[in-house]
Amino acid sequence: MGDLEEGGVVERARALLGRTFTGHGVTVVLTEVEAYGGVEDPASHAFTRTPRSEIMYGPPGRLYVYRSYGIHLCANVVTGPTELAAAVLLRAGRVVDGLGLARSRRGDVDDVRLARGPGNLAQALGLTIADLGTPVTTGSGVGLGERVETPEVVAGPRVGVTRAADVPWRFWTAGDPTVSAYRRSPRAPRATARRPQ
DNA sequence: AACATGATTCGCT
DNA sequence: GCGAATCATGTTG
Repeated sequence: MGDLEEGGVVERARALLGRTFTGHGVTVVLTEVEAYGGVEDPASHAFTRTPRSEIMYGPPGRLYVYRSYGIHLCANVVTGPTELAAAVLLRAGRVVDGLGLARSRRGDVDDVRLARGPGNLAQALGLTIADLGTPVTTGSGVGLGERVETPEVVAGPRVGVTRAADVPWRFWTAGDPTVSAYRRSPRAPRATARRPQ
């Protein structure tokens, strides 16, 4: 993948780690995100323009919520610029407020798993498709908060993507137990050979 | 109108 | 760690 405009998305993604995100009474500190480079990134939903991803072509700072595998919801923050349609997928967080509410939404799981994985995070935050398009800046009950930590950031390939499978645009807080496990897409081409000879 | 495919998750070996 | 479930969305006919 190139190293041009998408630098904005990558920086935005890294800067989200350690910030809080609140959804309907539950607040997490973000511990894992992924950058998606829009029309220039084959792994991005915005690579091919469809009704589902239309929101990504709009102004930055709004929420892109989509249904995954027909069941789960995943949440992104649109970063723009509008011609690029880039976004950051929120993959995991550590619940720091509304713990009881998060537990009731997620059922009987260990606390570190309350918001581990994008589907679980969306569920813990009580997100629905109705949150699609919500600006993450306004205090509407859903959105970003302050940066409360400055974590050590680790980068690696994105989870579950088949195209651009080796682009290291997944970012997470080093050593944090709330980060989801890495899983490469079975359909992705084999990783480039590690060992010379 | 039918088919293929996941930016996943949970349960079992 | 691995594999199947499950259905909305996108793609093809």
